[in-house]
Amino acid sequence: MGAELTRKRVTLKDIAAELGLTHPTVSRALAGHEGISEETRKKVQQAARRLGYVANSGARLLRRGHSNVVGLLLPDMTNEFYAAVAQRLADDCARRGLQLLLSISANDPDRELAQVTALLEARPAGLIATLAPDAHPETLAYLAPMLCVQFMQGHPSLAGPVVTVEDSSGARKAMQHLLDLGHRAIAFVGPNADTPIGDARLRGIGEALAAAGCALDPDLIRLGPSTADFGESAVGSLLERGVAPTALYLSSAPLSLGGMRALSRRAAAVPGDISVIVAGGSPWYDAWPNGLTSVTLPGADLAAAAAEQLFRRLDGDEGDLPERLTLSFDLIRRGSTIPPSR
Amino acid sequence: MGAELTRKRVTLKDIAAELGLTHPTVSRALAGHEGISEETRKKVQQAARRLGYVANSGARLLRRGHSNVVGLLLPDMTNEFYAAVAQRLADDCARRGLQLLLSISANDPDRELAQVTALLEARPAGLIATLAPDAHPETLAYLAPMLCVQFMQGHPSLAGPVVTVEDSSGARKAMQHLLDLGHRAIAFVGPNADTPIGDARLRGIGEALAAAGCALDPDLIRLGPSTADFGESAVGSLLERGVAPTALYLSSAPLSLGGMRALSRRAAAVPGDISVIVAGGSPWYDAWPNGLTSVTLPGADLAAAAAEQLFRRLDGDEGDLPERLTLSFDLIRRGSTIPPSR
DNA sequence: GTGAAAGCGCTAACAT
DNA sequence: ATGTTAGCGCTTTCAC
Repeated sequence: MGAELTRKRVTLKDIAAELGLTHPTVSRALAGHEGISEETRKKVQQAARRLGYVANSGARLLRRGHSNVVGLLLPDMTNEFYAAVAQRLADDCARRGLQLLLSISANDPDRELAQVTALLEARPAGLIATLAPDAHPETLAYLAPMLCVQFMQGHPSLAGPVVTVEDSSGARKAMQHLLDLGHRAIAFVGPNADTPIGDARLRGIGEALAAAGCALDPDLIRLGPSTADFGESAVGSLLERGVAPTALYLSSAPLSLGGMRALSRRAAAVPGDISVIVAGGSPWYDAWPNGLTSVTLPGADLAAAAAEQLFRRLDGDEGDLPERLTLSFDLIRRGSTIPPSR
Repeated sequence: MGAELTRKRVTLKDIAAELGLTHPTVSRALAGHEGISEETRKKVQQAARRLGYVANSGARLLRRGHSNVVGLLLPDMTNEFYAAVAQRLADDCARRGLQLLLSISANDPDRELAQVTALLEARPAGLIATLAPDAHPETLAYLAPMLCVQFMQGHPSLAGPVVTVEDSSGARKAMQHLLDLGHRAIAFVGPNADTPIGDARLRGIGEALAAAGCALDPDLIRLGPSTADFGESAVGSLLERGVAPTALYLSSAPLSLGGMRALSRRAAAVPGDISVIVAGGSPWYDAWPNGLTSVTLPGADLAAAAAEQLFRRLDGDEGDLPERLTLSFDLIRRGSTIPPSR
């Protein structure tokens, strides 16, 4: 390629004219079909390269009825979990020659609907979507006839594969760990209980406490929006109590960030003054002084599972594949959790 | 929409048949053209909604010659800087009704080339790309006729807009800050000097030192690949010297992560034993005990600038727009840098 | 204000 | 092994 690269894009017909062939022959040669002489294939490939031919995916879509695009709908890219998911999906799709069309919903049902219709205009081969809990029914209706892997959020009224996480498992494992260390005054900061996630987490800690024969102390629980600001104020209020808790479980990534900020501002020593378990999988947890014990989602694994769900179905090879796949949180023990000193 | 939503996709002709019109009329009505009666427009919009019409972007592309897609090529999504960039671009594109087609190059020139051709198949309206320093000439040739905003890496042999960062400015500001605090034994861990970035950083610290009348101590410098592992071993070796440095500048995000890991493993107190400046914009820097002073790239600002470069050119409104836009690093002072105790 | 006709680039069915 | 033909769904030009 090079000199011949002109303003107007090169088409199959251009290559055909160059070689004295017809464009269907060129198409078949490039697609690697049977029944094309080795010589012709070689010449076509060379000419395509020389002329700088790049296929027109629009024309191909029009003919085939669907594109080689995978629509990806995620709530938030700045969340490192979703960033890891996107990375893994990009890798897996690239390996299969699929392209990722990226949409951010910001968990806003209106924007979500707009993005979903925009994704559908590309006639994607499939979709991987983390829908808002309060998605519009219209959004679900648009998605219904599509091959769509629901990610994290499994919408009951939308059929099809779901890759999700057992929401209570993280909370249960975290509480279990703190109880095993001997803690009894354990504070919990979590998302509002009126969300599916918040509800599950609260259930998880309840289960762990019950198994240890302990009761849940409502005074050590702070529920609110899953934001850093709420995490900061919640932990602030917990530290100002007469008797401070000996351990703390911060159950979402933003809450963890805010909570650690509060501890830092008040110069509370971790784990000297208080043991802490955070949520999320930031690599910084490992570089933290002493390290931060965390409950984390296996983002890349979840993404790989979602990709497999999609690809197997694209291949029509879903025989032994379960419709619903539920992974669980991992507890990674580092230095921020030790037995209580009081 | 709803009941009528069938397997086969609804086309303009279906809507036209439904209303006793022809499909060009329906097209014009939906596109909001002049010369369509208000009544027809209303009826068409209602029918489109009722039938669950979703435009076919392939057909539109074929007709128009280009899609409403913006190709985005980034080296790595797990890097929070690029995640922030993607988020901002997704926001800005959504606002203009553009879709983001995402590709990850992993800084591998071969993969980069494959991804670029894949992006071009979509006939994007434009591209925003962070190319590898050692990109294949072929990649640049493919990009040459396109509207492509080069991001971070400005390739000299590729014309067109560039949004980049003054690479030496971060290093200069960091050194300046440490020198101002009174440090003289300042260690520097940076990317290899044979990369454009590594070279610029080294120049930056040289400038700051020269301005303060100090010399560069080669024994306090560690250059290597920009990875966490190298950062960790580099800082390890610095701490094992006879006299440890009083301050440390870790000049990339992965190097910072590895470096902090080394300090944590050796229980080195920050800033008690050593003052540290890290690179990157992780929100965790603010939650760190005492806080981490950092040199950071304004990711969202850079992304917004790139988006503006692209959009203005799409609008043919580039009159007063400079070809090359260079932002600089910000130094954010937190608690990890104090005057030396020795 | 609306209809008729053409054509974008590709692939698949059929013909040779 | 290759050529011929048709048509995917859309927008645009021209005609009325």
